Amino acid sequence: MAPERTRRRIPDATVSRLPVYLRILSEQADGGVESIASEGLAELAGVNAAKVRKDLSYLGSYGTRGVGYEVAYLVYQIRRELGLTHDWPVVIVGAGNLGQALAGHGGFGERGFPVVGIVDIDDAKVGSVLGGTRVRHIDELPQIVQTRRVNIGVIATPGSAAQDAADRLVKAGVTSILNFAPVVLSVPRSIEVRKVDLAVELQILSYHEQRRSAGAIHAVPGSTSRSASA
Amino acid sequence: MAPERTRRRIPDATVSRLPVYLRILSEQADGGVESIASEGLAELAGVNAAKVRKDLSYLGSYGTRGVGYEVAYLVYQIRRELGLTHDWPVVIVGAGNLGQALAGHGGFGERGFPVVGIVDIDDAKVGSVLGGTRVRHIDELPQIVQTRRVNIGVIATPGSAAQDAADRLVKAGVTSILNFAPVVLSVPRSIEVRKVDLAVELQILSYHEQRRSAGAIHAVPGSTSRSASA
DNA sequence: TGGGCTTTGTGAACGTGTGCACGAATGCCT
DNA sequence: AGGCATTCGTGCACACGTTCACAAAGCCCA
Repeated sequence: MAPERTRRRIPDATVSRLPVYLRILSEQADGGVESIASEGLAELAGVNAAKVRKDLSYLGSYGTRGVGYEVAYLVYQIRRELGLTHDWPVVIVGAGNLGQALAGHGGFGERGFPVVGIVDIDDAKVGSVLGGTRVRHIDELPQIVQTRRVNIGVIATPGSAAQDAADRLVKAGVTSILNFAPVVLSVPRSIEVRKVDLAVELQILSYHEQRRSAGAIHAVPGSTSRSASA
Repeated sequence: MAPERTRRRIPDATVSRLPVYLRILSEQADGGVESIASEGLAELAGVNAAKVRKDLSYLGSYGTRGVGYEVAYLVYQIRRELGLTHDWPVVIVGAGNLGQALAGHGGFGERGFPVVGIVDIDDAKVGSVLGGTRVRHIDELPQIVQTRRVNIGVIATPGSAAQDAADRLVKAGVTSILNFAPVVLSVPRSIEVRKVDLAVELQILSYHEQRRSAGAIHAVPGSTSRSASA
C-alpha cells in the first residue's frame, strides 16, 4: 500500500551528479554567465553531454532548444530538488583530528550545513572551541538534536566508537548520517547513511597502481589529452 | 601451472567492495576466526551473500564448498589483488585544516600508505611538523616524489588551488590522485583520480531529507529492523 | 515569412551490476 | 561406504545506468 509518488523519483546516479552541476552553475552565475548548453556544462563537469541532458530532464524541461539552459533558473531548480532552499543544521560526533578539521573547515556553514554542535565522549575534549562551536559532552546530544532540529549527523569518531555514535544519533532523532569511520554501521532501514572511507579510496587507487605495474610493460600510448578544461 | 598471464579484469563495483571485505576479514582473523562462509561475511559487510561469492570468485576459487573460506588465505589473496603486499607512500598537497587532520590521523601509515611528504604553497606553513612529517614547500614536490618513489598524491587544498596542485603532482610523476577539493580536475587520461567531496555527500543526504518531509505525511511503517549486526 | 542552424528531450540499444536459484563439490556422520 | 547437510560457483533474468542518434522545437536573419 505504497502511497503514490508525489514526485518523480530521481535515479541515484543523477542525484549524486546534481551537486556537481550545481556548484559549476553557481560559479558560472557568479562569473556573469547567463546561459549554458549541455555541451558546455558537460565539459565543465567532466561528463557526457547526453548524460547532462538526461539528468536535467528529471527536474522537468527547463531548457530552451537551440539555446541551452538559463543558468540562474537551473540553479534554482536544482537547489529546490536537492532541498537546499533552507539550511540543514548538522551535529558532529567526535572532536578528534577529523572532527576538528571538519568543524574548522568552514565550508559546511557556507554551503548550507551549519555545524550547530560538536560532541565527544572524552571529558578532556569537552569545553574547547572548534570553528566557533564549543565541544559538548555526548550525553547532551539529544538536547542539541531536538532544540536545534538537527536531521543530519556526522560521525568522525574512531571505528571502535562509530556504532555507539550511530546508535546515539538515531536515538536522538537524527535521520541521516554521514559516516567517516571505517565501519559498516547497523541502523534502522529508515535511516539514510552515506560513508566516506579514506582507506577504501586509497586501496582502490592501490589496485589500479598495482595493475598498472603488473600489466603494462609497454606504456599506454599517447594519453595526454585532457578530459575537461579548468 | 600459471595458466593465464592476462589478469582477469575485476569489475569496478567489486574492486570498491574488496577493501571492505579485507577489513572485516582482518578483524575476524585477529579475533581468532579461521573460516567464514559467504553468508557471514555478507552480513558483516552489509551486502548480499551471492554478491560476496561472485566478488570473491573474481579472485579465483578460493572457497571450499560445504565449509566456506579460509580467512587467512582470503586476506592474503585480497591483499595481493589490491596491491597491498607492499606500502604505497603518499604525498599530501595542502597543509590546511584537512591536510593537518589527514597527516595527523595516523590511519594512513598503519594501513600501508605512509605519508612521506606534506607540501604547501604558503611559506608561513612550511617548517611546522604534522604527524611526524615536516611541511615543505610545494616546489620540493618533484624531489619528494622522485626520491621517495611516490605514486599516489592527495589534494587537500582549497578548490581554487586544486587544479594547480594536480598539475604539479602529475608533472612530478604521480599517477594516482585522491582529491578532496570540490573541483573537477583536468588531468591526462592515464592518471587515476578519485574524488571525495563532503559537500556532495551532504547534499545527497539533503535530497533524501527533503524527499522524506515532502512525501511522507504518514511515516514509513515499522522499519526498525537492522541491516547487519555489529 | 520561411529556411537554416542550433540544441534540447528522449526512444532505443548497449553495457554494467545485482540477486535468485540450482548444480556441483565437499565434509561429516552413521 | 553411502547418504545427508552445507556451502560454493555461476548461469540467467532483471534492474539500473550510459550513450547514441534523431525528431522536435526554438532562434536568427534574409
